[in-house]
Amino acid sequence: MLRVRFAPSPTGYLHIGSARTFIFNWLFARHNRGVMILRIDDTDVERNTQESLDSIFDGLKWLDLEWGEFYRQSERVELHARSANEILAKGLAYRDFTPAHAGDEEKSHPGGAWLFNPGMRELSQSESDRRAAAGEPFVVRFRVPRESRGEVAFTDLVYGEQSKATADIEDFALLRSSGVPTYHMASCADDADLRISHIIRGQDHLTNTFKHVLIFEALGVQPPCFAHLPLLIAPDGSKLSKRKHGPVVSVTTYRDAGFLPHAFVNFLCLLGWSPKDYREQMTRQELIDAFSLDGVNRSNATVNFSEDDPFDPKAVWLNAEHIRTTPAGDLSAQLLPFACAAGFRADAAKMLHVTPLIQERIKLLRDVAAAADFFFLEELPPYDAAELIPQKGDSAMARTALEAALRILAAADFRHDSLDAALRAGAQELKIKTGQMFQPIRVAVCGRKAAPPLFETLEVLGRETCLRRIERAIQML
RNA sequence: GGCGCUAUCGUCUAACGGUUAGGACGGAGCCCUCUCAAGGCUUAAAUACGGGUUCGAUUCCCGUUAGCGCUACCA
Repeated sequence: MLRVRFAPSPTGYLHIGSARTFIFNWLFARHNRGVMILRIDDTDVERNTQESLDSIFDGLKWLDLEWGEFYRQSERVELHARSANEILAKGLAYRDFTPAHAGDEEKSHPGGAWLFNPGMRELSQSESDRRAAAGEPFVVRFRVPRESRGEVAFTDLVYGEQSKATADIEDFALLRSSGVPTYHMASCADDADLRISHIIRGQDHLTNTFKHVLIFEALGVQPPCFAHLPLLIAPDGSKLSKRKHGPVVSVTTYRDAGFLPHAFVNFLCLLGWSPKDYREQMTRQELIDAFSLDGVNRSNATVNFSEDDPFDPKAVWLNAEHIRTTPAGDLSAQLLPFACAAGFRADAAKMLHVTPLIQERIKLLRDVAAAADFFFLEELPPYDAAELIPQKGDSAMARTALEAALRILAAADFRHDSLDAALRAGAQELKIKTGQMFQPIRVAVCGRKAAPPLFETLEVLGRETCLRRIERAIQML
């Protein structure tokens, strides 16, 4: 059975790069009918926060991504410690009594890698046991087998054959002097215990993998398959960080701006992966069907945001595409909270009427605030009366057009086709172009020139509101 | 510094030795049109550099450069 995991450490909000890692794991599991496991890597007690954990759950819930099994590393420390001691007992690791940070200067010394603290590797068993029994603090370090083998190798499902000389791998820690396992130890012990078949994670772990292979072997288990993902980076080439790049790296920012979860997932998938055909907008099922590790590429992908445009234009475009293809009823329900947040007196029935008129005019759900204000507001926001004057016309023309409109709308059947016919006839009567007739009316009822098509707008607004707004507009001229 | 990974339009990407180097976003222009959108059409825009291998390199190899990652008793 294929088993994959997503193992975030709860030390920050859910990052978009992490979300993408989850998605790729999830897609791989769904495609292959495997199990998706969520494991919280919370061994670093000091840096963990509840907010961060909440943010991870919130984000995944919003993205509508589910998992089959759930674990917390902090509840499994016994397993980790037992595994570390097993490796120690086999002689594949040793106690290092060097005080913390004592070797930092030597470690950063140029000329080569730091490999181990002098004297500690060769400590005799009895000496090591004696000092440990005496209560002297120590870390447990893996004894990288530099004498017995030249290199460590594995096949990465994305990056291909990988190998590294053991002479370039330092004796890394398994257990801290506090007895708490390190990330490497905890992660591998859990991956082995949970029988993870494929580890799909960020490329920042590619070089750690050599250490992990060593740990799996020391544990006597077959290492899982590995697939590393290219990283998501900022336009300046640096890695995405909240400190430097702000809210654009947080999943909740996209939710709050009105991205559709499916659209956002779709966007993230296209960063570092391609279905290798011309498809870009894809449904979730299409993504599942198309997903394969072969389609993952090897170079980092830039999330193209900027100061004046906080969202990648392609993400926005994809969102607009998904908005357009969402059934009006569904979209309306998603739009409603944004309309209410904008202070509109919106209800489900009204929203449903408005939705088709703005559906192909908004890119983000929050755009409903700017695109549909005049449908919900009792009073139109102030606008310039000059806007009422039509192309190649003057205020007199605006006035006659609006007065005619008042007359026509007072009597008209308030439905698209009737309004269309009546207003066109009105323009013909006044001997002005339809555009010259429609623009003053549009501005009068919407408060601006850029708006949805006129007749359906009038229909949704209703006779009373239209007449009242046109009367006011005439007074402004 | 050491080690590892990467390098195609501004951005996301396709082309698994032979293409006029394709698509998408964004940009520009045109069309459609009651405005705004949407849609349609057109257009500018890329193989980092230098060597090989080959009849032929975006593609394979080497070097250079650049970027990123790891180099913690963080994950």
